[in-house]
Amino acid sequence: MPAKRQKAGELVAVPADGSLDLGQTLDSGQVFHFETTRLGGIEGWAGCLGADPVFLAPGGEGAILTRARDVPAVRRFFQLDTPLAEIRATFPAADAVLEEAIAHCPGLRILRQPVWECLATFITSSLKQVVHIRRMSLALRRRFGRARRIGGRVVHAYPEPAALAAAGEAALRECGLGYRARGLHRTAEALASGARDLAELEGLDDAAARAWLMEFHGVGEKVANCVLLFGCGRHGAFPIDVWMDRVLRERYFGPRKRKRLTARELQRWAEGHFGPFAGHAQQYLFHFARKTF
DNA sequence: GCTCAGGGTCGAT
DNA sequence: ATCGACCCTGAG
Repeated sequence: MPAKRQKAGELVAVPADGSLDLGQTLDSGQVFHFETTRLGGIEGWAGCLGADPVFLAPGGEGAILTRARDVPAVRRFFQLDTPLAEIRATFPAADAVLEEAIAHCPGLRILRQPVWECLATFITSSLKQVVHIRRMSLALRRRFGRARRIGGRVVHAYPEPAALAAAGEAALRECGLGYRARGLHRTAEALASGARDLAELEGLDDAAARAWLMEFHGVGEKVANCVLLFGCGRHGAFPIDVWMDRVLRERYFGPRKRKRLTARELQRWAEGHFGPFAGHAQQYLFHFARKTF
């Protein structure tokens, strides 16, 4: 069945379980393609889900006010069918650090983004601050993405692989990517040519999917885990970046163990300790670390 | 102007 | 396993 579609002009309230904090979620370093804007006097965010322009605003009691052609796609984006209580119930019972982190951002959710956008963006994320990643995304979208209109404002969809492949590495560099341009261009080419297909991910378990992603140039373990978590709905994926490395070592281990633990051991420990929804725990801790360190 | 580091990855020891 | 190079940008 095709998704139910409505007139693009309507503003629809989508109820969300718990108290979703839209702004916090869109600004949590998972997604980099939304800009704050006003629509009909309402403060919110404009961007695209795939090719479709959407407007998003807080609707009270955790609901989302949205204008979108495909409202179910908005529900999928915020993973509203994954109940928050169920996720929290899987967390380790006596973890004061995690509890403290959740208290800092109880409205934070894990998104499920279009896989390609997520993969492309995290390839550009290496050694970059969130503000820089946002800027690269904007430059790429403005130059190579399709222009769409929502509420009198123009937004640019994330460019398709074919568009970036055709653009060439040098043009990507002009968007401020630096050495990341090579990885992004080669990945775009592999997908545009049909040599590789992101749909293959669906048939793989987490470990195999991670290995498959790491065959792209510019994708290591951390980026692969980000794609699994933020783009594939793989809730157990646990990306460890410099922030996570710091917060885990400092809050979960004594000074001696902290120094001896290898990155690999830390990764294993985290996946086991936080369980099947480890990725969600990761996002609370990441946000917590960014705010408090 | 200069240094420094920022959601890492890759290739070489 | 560990180590330096890698592009670019804003903050100090």
